[in-house]
Amino acid sequence: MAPIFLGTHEVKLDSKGRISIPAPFRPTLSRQGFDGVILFPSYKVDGAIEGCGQDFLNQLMDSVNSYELFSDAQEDLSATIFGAAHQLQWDANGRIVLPEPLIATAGLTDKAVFVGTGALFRIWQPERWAAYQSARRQSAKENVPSLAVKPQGGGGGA
Amino acid sequence: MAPIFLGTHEVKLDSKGRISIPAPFRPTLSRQGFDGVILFPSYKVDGAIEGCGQDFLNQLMDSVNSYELFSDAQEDLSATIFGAAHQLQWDANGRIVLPEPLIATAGLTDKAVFVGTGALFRIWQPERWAAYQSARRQSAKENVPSLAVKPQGGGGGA
DNA sequence: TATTGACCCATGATATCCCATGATATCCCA
DNA sequence: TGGGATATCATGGGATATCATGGGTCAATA
Repeated sequence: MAPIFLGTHEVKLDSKGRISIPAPFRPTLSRQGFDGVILFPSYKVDGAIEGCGQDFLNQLMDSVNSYELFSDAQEDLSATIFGAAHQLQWDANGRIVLPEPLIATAGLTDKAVFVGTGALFRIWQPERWAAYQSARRQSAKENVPSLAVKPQGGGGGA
Repeated sequence: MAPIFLGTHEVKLDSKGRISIPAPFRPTLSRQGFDGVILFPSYKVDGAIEGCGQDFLNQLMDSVNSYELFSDAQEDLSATIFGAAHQLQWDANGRIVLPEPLIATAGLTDKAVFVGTGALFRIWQPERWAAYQSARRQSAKENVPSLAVKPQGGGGGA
């Protein structure tokens, strides 16, 4: 089953740089091998942290390897993602300490929003997320008319 | 078998923010893997909550994944839908607690109407539903295109 | 020695679970 | 076909577990 991250969860970033991984996300992550997350600056959007579990990282590896070895694209991805990624294990209370570089890229101060995006999730500074969300919603309405779910030919797989 | 939601059911939203999932809907949802629903603000009509089961969500995932990884379209969809979606498991009495953001988008106070729309269902604030319904009925009268039901060769459905 | 991160415990808020009740719909039997 | 018994369902409220969060201690590190 594909891991799915859904919903938005606002949490606090305390004085020690710790944040709670939202409880609903934790089982999904644990199931992928270890009680922790992989975080890296978002490749796609500026000012957000991308998060995932082991599975997505592996998928990303494959994806990257499918680019020509030593191509610019591969170079970009590797440097951006793998170079700046952090593997963080949460403590008994489900918290991690967010590395300073990540706090900086997201511009976090005392609050953060976890946003599920299906296969992965993002961590945002709350106002940035609000702005980004409304922009995207607008864009989706205009550019993605066929959000239609394709009727499935085959039988009803789960 | 395609999951089908039919009919309208009015239920109460109690002081704890709980509502009963109409009993007729529950078997359809359970059959899809887990005893709960997935809810998100409707992208089609304003002011309503859209609901579905695991099957529809999976189709949506596939639909989104069919776009290129990190493409704009994929971005719009995942940010818009998954970020605002909630996966909610019902309790022993078939109730869920409705998250505040959803209550707000639907403008719910103490009552809500579940309306089956086939593959999914909607949750409305009663007056809004009434207004929407009459508008729709009007529209249907004016454009009575091919509401025709195709005659089926095969045997009897339910 | 100053700083950082891992671990532990305490606490208030929240969500979850459990049980009770009244209403409605269904069924059974005369 | 009517009436009563029964099951299902929607709803209310209280007890309990989970979660998010704050703060302390200790060890490793620079």
